[in-house]
Amino acid sequence: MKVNTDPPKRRATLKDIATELGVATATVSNAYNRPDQLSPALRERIFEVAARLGYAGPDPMARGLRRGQSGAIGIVHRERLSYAFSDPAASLFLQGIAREVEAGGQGLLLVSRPPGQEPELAAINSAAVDGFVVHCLTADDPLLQAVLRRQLPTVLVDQPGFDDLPYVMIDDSGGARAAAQHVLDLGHRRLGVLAFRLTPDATAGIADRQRQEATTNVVALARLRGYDAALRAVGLDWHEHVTVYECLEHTPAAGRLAAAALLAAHPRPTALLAMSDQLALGVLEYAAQAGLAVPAQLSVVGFDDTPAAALASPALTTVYQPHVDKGRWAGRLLLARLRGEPSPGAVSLPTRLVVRESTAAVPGV
Amino acid sequence: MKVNTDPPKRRATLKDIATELGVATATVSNAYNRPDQLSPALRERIFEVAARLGYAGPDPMARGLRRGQSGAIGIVHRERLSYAFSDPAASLFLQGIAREVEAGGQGLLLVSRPPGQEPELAAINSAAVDGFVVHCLTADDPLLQAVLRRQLPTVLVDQPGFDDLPYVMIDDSGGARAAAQHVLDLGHRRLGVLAFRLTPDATAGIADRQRQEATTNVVALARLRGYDAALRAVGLDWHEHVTVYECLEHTPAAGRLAAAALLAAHPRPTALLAMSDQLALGVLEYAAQAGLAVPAQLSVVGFDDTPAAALASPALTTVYQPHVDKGRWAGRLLLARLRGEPSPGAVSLPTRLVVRESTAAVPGV
DNA sequence: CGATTTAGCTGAAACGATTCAGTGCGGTCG
DNA sequence: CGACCGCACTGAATCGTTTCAGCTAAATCG
Repeated sequence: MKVNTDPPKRRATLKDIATELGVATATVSNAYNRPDQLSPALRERIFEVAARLGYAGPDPMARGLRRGQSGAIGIVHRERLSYAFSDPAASLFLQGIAREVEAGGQGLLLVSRPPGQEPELAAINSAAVDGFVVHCLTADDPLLQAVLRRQLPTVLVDQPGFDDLPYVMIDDSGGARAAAQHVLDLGHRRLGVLAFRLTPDATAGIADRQRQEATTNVVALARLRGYDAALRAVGLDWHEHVTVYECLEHTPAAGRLAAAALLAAHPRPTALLAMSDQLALGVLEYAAQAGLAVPAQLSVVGFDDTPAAALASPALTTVYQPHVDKGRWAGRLLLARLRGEPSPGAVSLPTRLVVRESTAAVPGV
Repeated sequence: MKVNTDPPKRRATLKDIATELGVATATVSNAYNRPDQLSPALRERIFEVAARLGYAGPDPMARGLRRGQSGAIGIVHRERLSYAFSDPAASLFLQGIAREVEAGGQGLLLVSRPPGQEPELAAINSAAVDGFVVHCLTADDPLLQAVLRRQLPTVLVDQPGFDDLPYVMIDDSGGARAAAQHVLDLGHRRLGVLAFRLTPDATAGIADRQRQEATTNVVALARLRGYDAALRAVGLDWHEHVTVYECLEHTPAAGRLAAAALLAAHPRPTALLAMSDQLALGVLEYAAQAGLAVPAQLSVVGFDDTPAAALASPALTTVYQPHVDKGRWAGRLLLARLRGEPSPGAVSLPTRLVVRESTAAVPGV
């Protein structure tokens, strides 16, 4: 199929077609947008000329400007762009959003976070979208601030209400509590926690009491509280029994580092609770390499229940969270706002402990 | 941080700020785009008023219209939108693109393929992007046609030159040949192939000679040729020794179906060559459930070398292809075009057979 | 000191479409 | 037969920016 080559200079516009046919641009526009407003015959001729001139339909930008909408929804998160495809949990979440969004024919714009000074400004301010789904972890995150400034319909993820925006969350503290309770039930008393960054300006390492209390990351906070609740339930003091290591990245590599640090302590923790499977997998890697048998000598619990958790050896005990559903709800909430339909202002989804092979009774109990 | 609430009606524009300050809109525009064109003092005042009015910077759409660019690149592929996040090979590929694109601060627009009549038209024509990366499998694909009509810089993936567009491919036939040769070397003589759809209008099932010859899917074709080359090399006739099953989907479920059909034949194939790991994993599932020992009774070879291949049991013998690099090159080629920099017109990446545990000598040889 | 440059700002024309209030006009209704 | 209606189409305003060719006044030069 030849696509046309006649006017090598400028791209054809509505007006070109209009003048070519001696009709008004409004009519040509109608041919594309309101077929019922003109005679089928003329419409046919318009398309014919359009094809001949290599006109691919109304320019998205011009149409968007005039109509005030763009047909895409924006996804904003703290991590690098490629993280969307490399992190299993993020992928599942996005898959959920995609499912909802594709039905409406909207596109999904992943906004990037270039390394510059004010990264958020550039990319977020210039994203041509009808609304945002924001995944970030503190209310004062500049990313979130930039999104709010756009004053577009927005859905928050993993972060409770702010500026009365709708949001989707999971039962972080419940899941964490279940995880901790599980290892406590197995007799463990010295615990290590592999935590996310507790504040935006985190550095990797053991987080002391003061640091823990400074936590602004709402997800990390909820999970720490959940773990703590389980300790309290059996009358144990948090700071006496658990050490927290703050991880910067969200990868097995970071998990290995954390494991090394946590397991170097005396007395050594007998159970490690990770805030993500990626971190927990790193623990498994470290244990294997350090000759520590899991679960005989060390119990490990993850969070997320990503596919890799079940495939790991030993299979990882972890906390399931409905990533895909979380994405679907985020998509649904946003689409509902865009369409002006009523929708819940908040959705909270359950978590569930999945016991596999990486946890066992503490030796000698 | 309060974001402003004064004018609940309309969103502030450049002009609002301009009149508020008694300056020209051009000056306000310059404040954002050409800081050197006005005094720092005035610039400061402009930002101040902007903040007060809740102005988040120039409207992306208007700016895009005027400037003729949008700051995003579009990804088009044949599958559903969510496939980008659910298929491991696709994810890796997109991860590669993302890596390249994020550095430039561009966004990534995944264009969806709504279920309607002329799906491509709607979404592709209205995507506000500066260029496209297209992953499709036949030159006459309406998707590709629609993209071409847009006359934007475009990079093709897995599909060789068309309309002299730059493209990125892998050595499909070489990889396939290596896979087939591997099982032939092991003594296998009855082979089954789990192929992608050979033409757009495919139906699942055994593909007879005529159907095979009708193949328009360039990737499938190259791989079939590669398998064939290995057969020829040892003097075997293709149609006599191999059965091809055409799979519609790209999932383990489809692989199970295909395995069931191929293994029902008499004499039964002793080796199955799948065009993707997802399909091969389906074969493994089927074999396990049917009580067929792999590799003792059946050898299986995949394609892609996705992470799951190494984790499967038995670990899957497969053909490695550099998904991430493929994505990076696609991104690089497109960005180069957008910037008017010189770049290769075509990139072809190598494949490599990875022998694991799912292949073994044919019983009795 | 007059001529020339420069900084800082203005006015208005695009950019490519959509939309809304008409305008003729052939046909229908009572 | 006149009033009325709906069809098919037109004109012009508008969406929010960017950009380019000035323009003015102050600064610089010889």
